[in-house]
Amino acid sequence: MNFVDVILPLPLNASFTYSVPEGMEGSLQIGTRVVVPFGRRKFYTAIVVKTHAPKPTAYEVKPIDRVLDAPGDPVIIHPQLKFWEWIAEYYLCSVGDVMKAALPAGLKLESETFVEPAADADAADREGLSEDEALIMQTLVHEGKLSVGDLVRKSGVRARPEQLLAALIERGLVMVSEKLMERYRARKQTVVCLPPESAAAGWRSMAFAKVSGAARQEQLLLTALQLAGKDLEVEQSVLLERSGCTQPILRQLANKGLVRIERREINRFAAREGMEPQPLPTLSAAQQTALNSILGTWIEGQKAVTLLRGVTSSGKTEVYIHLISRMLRQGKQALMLVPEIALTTQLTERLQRVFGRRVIVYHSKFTDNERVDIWKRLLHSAEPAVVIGARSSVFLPFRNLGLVIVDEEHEPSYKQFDPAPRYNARDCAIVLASMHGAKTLLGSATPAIETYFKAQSGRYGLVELTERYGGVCLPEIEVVDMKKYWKQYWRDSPFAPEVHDRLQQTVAAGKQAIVFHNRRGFAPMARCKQCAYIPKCEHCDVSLTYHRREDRLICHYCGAEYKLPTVCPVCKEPSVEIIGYGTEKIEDLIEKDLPGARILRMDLDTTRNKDGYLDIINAFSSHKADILVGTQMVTKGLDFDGVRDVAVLSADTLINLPDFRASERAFNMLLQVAGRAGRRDVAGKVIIQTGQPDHPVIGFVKAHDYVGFYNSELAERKAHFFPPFTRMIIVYLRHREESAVQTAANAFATRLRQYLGNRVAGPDTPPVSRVQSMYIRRLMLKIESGASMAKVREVMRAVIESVHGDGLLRGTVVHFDVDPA
DNA sequence: AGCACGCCGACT
DNA sequence: GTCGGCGTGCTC
Repeated sequence: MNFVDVILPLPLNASFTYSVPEGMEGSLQIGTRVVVPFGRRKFYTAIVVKTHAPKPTAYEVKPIDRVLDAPGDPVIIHPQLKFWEWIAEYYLCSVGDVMKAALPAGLKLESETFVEPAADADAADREGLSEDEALIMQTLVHEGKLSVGDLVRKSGVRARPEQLLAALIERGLVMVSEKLMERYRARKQTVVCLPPESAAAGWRSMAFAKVSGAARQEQLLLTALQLAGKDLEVEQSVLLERSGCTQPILRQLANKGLVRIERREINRFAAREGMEPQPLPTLSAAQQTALNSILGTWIEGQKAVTLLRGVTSSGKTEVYIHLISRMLRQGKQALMLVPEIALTTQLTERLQRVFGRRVIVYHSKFTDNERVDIWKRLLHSAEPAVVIGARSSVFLPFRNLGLVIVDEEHEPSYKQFDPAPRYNARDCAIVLASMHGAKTLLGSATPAIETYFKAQSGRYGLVELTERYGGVCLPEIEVVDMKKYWKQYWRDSPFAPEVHDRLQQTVAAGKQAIVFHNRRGFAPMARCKQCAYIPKCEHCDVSLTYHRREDRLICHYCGAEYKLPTVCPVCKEPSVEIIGYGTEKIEDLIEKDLPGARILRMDLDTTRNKDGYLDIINAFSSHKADILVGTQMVTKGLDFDGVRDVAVLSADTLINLPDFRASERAFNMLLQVAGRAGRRDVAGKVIIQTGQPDHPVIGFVKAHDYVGFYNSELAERKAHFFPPFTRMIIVYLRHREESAVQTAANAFATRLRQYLGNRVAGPDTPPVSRVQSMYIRRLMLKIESGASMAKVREVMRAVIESVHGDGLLRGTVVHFDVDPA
């Protein structure tokens, strides 16, 4: 082996070949991380994907700079690479994009450019520098060596630094060098070790003799002997704290040879204490039957994937736990995907109670270092374990995966929208499982239409749990037709009298209620009373939302903030008012309407900090508030025992979204939020406010009728040629100029139609037509199921090339969204 | 994604 | 006439 092909964490559709310096061969294999020079001066962490002998002839090869992984210990293991390649192919992105998402940042070193003044640069050479150049030289002479980033910050130059630096390098005034930044830091711990013979009485008398007269040392030794367990060691911090002694005293003990002080690397993960495992939960008859049926579909039914449709509160979790337990007993690993881990602490805790240290939690709120530790733990051991994690946990290095569970499989948050790879973790998990020869269980109360379709047509096994566990009864759902109130009330109140009265009763009865409103902020827009001017974002095509706490208008697309104008910029009248309702304002209004009621709000704005969710959930479940106001966050699998009622303030905002999945999403969300109402002892009530009480979705929600909804929606999908009867790909084109993006989109569509005919729709302008100063157009491809996606991808590549060749794509950013959620 | 090369406007 | 803006293309 003289050469290797590597992939780089960049959006490049190719691998690159490097030569292997002598002596390095032995440490390289597929999956090994290496550092390679790429481009003029950058270094990147790359992953070996192929080793070979023939020397490429078309270009010069550079040598590998160094190897990061020990021989025989690659950071990527089978079948991860195959999995990455599948994702890149299916979701039309590069393997480098996948690498970027898959590998924790702590495992990717990147070089950073450092600048310093040249040693022989004397003052005379500095004549005739531009203002910026002089500024840079001054900063460098003052500060010495700096990274380019620090240099720009400290010198305050405005222009792009590359040209400035290039000029200074040219004149021999500065030197640049590249430094690799190792971002992962192993956690170190200091432990105090006793010698093996310390257990013997003889050693002890000898030891105490050595410290006689030194009361503190004696105290410390005594504590150490008490605290050190079988392994004869104790954490330094614990020992010092318990003994009340300080480190110098400990040093003296060490100097006398009585103890050894060691600093060692520990895995953050192993450092966490496990709990005593509790027995498995007992299953009800229905749950036991479901469990047996699931196993039946896998073993006798030969299905690789099974859907468990279990109505809210039917106890899917207990079934999951039993399946995981079986898997662990077989010595295998299990992966449980959950939509948003921060929201599922209840679930995580239940798993930890049963499986103790075998539970590994993985999600994006962990620090880089923690993520690397988890990665390494899985990499180095095939011990039975269950990983519970958000979508990125499909990328972990499983050695021995036997089972994948995707909870709430219909959740749109399994789909990553930006940046690439735009993957659906549920679908990737199924592929991952099949690569491991593992089984997949999809769980949901309201399965995605595509999933239920596959189950109905026999591709997936299907098991249903239709009985609510422990006699919890279904809540009554009342639909309030808002049309009758709009004329008189809408201006003053977002609540129908029915909702107001019910909330009042609930609070008076000492029960809790959830108020669901799918709009955060204070008011969705501002408007001039005189001329109807509506403030919009400068960079995006959306009206701005007023947030009261910040007293600012905020763009929910790019985050830009603006002052609320006191006078209308168009008609100069002081008549700008804020209109509509967001969760902030709802919270306010309820406070005024129901004096004395304690209210909590849960939305993106109140859960931004690390423990935000948890604080609110804990406060509400311990009844520190009577009413929880929130966005869709409140609909997700939270079980609050005291909640009696749920109010949905506007079903219309859900139903009317311009999207073929609007009905499905509205149905799921409404049924889910309804599921929060009424626990064990109380019959709950759900009140849905809508201007379209006759909309089919509302009818099916009211009847708690998933299958009815499914059948009706499936007919719609069939009639309009939507998934699951077709596979959708949306092509997004973005450009700074509207006319350019329109031209590019037209050309793209015309040429795609030459190959794909009427499978191509558009271009059209998405509802938000401009984001961060880029104009957007999109094309929609609907490819009949069964057609070759490989062909479609090929056509796509050819068309991009052809449009590009005609110069129509210059400045246009193109990306694909396969299976949009 | 960087970073360099190469072509058109505001300065000496 | 030069400096410097960013559009275009390449990186093993």
